[in-house]
This record gives sequence, structure tokens and C-alpha cells, in this order.
Amino acid sequence: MTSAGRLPPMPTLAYAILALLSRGPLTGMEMSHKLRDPIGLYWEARHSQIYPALSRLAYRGWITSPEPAAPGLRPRRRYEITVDGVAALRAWVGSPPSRRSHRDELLLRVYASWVCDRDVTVGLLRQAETRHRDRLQDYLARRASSHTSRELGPPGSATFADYATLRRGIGFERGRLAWVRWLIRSLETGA
Amino acid sequence: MTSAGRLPPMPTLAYAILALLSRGPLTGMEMSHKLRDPIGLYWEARHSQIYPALSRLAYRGWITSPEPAAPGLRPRRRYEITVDGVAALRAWVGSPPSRRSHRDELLLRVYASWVCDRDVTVGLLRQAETRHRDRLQDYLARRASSHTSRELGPPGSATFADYATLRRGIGFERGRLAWVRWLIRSLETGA
DNA sequence: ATCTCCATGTAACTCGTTACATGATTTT
DNA sequence: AAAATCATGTAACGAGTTACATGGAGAT
Repeated sequence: MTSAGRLPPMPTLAYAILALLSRGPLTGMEMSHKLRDPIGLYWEARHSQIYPALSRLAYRGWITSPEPAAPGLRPRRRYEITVDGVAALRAWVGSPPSRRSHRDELLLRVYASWVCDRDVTVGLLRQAETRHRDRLQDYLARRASSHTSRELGPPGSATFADYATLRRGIGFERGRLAWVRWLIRSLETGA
Repeated sequence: MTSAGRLPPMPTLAYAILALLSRGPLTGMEMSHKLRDPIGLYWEARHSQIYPALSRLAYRGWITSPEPAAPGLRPRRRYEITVDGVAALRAWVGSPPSRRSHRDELLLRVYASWVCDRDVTVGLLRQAETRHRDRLQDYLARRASSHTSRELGPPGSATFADYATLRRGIGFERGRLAWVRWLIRSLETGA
């Protein structure tokens, strides 16, 4: 620990960024793309949230970026994690889990769906089915490519962690899809 | 629609409250309890969020509450949904799904876990295993009691909607638990 | 009478999203 | 040169959490 004084705790997003940078340097825009859609990471954020977070991380000395050449050149800052950053990330992984509340809008809609026509509910579910089917296909494609191209590292490696989260994504989508299809069948047959 | 003029859209929490009230009148505190832990509804909120939302809902005429007797009596307002409220809820269920980003802190920790010792990761996962096992037990108990006590209404009924969300909860916890256990095994055996 | 809990409400602050702004790079 | 796009940033606002405040009900 190089910095002194009591600093306020960092938001979870900061650790999501550190987790990305622990795999190698990235620019803000690259992080933005990786945090856009549910890739293996399961933590979404917009660039408008990312850039201020990068400032705070740099201020703490958890990340650094060589100044982007001379003024006049296009500024494409590339950040990398510091040893303090890795230490902070390591400490956070083992820290007590925060009581983060989880919300699921589709579940809520299904819970409320008994007040509306069956057609509306089925339409809602068909939309959800498409979304989850597409996402599952995406995940399966990712897993296939990472299996064939290179070896899957041993447990404890970065590539294994990638695979573990991806595996959970596949399991989630499969379970969700099965449930949606069961519900559609139930509503249509009236059983 | 009785109200005129362009009013700002209501937050999802408002519809969660309407979904609860569509099943019968409740007080603020009762809603607070139902929105506390992940019961079949999957939408959490604190009382400090609920009471202002109730004011807004009443202002719109989507819920009503008979004034609580004379002043001097303990104020325990009981709210009930209006016909306009049911109509609003019905419209919301069929409305296009909002692009709500989903975040999963356990997944993020696993994604980052390769920077720390295996013991720490396994400890994190064991905690998660306990949490999910307890929750699964809770859900299974709920399902068992609702199965034996009264008949499970037909698809389209409120009791069926309750059961459908509960069923998804069970599926989610089972899938999550299987994944956590697979990950623990993998880390411990090093396979 | 006092104390504690219950029920409702308010305030302050952080997190997160949408929209706006700026300049540099590439395209037409 | 003008237009579209990329990359970074800022502003305004809404959503959500923690902490504080109020007053009645029941217990000792």
C-alpha cells in the first residue's frame, strides 16, 4: 500500500475494470465494448461511467497510462494495471459479498401477467425466447471457438476463469429458455 | 384513462407495487416485506423507496386508500388498486421490454479470481453455495406448501403466476448451485 | 412514565443512464 | 472540403441505498 489516508471505497465497476486489465492493457473504448453486452463478464457499463472511473483508478495508482505522445495526435490512452491494482483486486475478490439486490423484469411481468390476455403474455414470452435463444447461440459459439483454438488453461488460470463464467452463462440461458418454453406450452394448452 | 396531460413514465417499481396490489389490498409495510427478499416476485425495494412511490401512484389514481380514521389513531394506510391501476399494469406487461442491464457480482469475482489464491476463491464459492442452498430450500418449501394446501389455479390465474415465478426461482438456484459445485470440484482437483 | 418496537416518512448521497459536447480520423 | 465516425469526456437526471426523523402502540 503506497497511498496513505482514508479513501472512500471504490464502486464495483472499478473492480470490473481491474479484472479486465488484469488480462492485459486496454483503452477506454475497448473496455467499453467488453462491458457492453453480456460477455463472460456479466457486468455492464456505458462509456460515460467508465471514463470517470478510469480517472479515479489512476488517481489511486491502481492503473497507469503513458501520456499519449504529443498534443495534436489523436488521444487513445491505453491503460494498464499496477501492482497496487492487482493487490486491490485480489483483496476485493475475497472481501465479504455486498448485499446487492437482484431484479428481474421478465419475472415481474410474468408475475403480473394474469391481469392481461393470454395472447399478450405469450407474445411477451416469445420475445424473451428469441432473445435467450440468440444469446445462447452466441455463448455456444464462443465456447466452441475457445475450445478448438487453444488449450483451456488449468483451474486458477485466466483462461479457465473465462471459461467458468462462460459456462455459467450457458447454463443460465438454457435454464431460462426451458422455463420460458414450459410457460408458453402451459399457457397454450391450458394444462 | 381519466387523467389528461403528458405525465412522465413511472419507474418499474410502480408496476411491481401494482402487481402486488392486483392480488389484494396491502399496507406499505406489508409491501415492504414482500419486496424484501427474493420471493417469487424478484423485485427488491426498501421502504424508503416504496412510500414515495405510493404517493405517486395515488396521485395518478392508480391506487387508493381510505383515509385512516380520525387523527390520533395509528396511521396504517391500506392501499388497493383501482380500475385505472389494473389497466396501467395490463398495458405495462405488454409494453416493449426496457433495456435493463444485468450485473452479477459473483460472476465478476470468479472472472477476477485467477489473481488470488485458490483457497480464497474456494472460500468465496463455499459461501455462495450456502446462500444458494438455503434459498433453494426456502423455495422448495414454498412450492410444497402451495401444492398441498390448495389447488394450483389454471394458467392465467394469479396462483399460477405465483407458481410460475417460483418455479423459475427453483430452476435458477439449482443451476447456480450445480455450477458453484462444479467450480469448487474443478479448483480442488485441478482438473 | 419510560422504553422499545412498529409504521411511515424524509434527507443525503451514490450509482447508472441518456443526452450533449469536443476534437481527431477516415471517407466521399 | 464536407460528412461520417471514432474516441473521450461532461452534464443532467432518475433510480436506489443508508441514515435520520417522527409519532403511535404495547410492554415493564
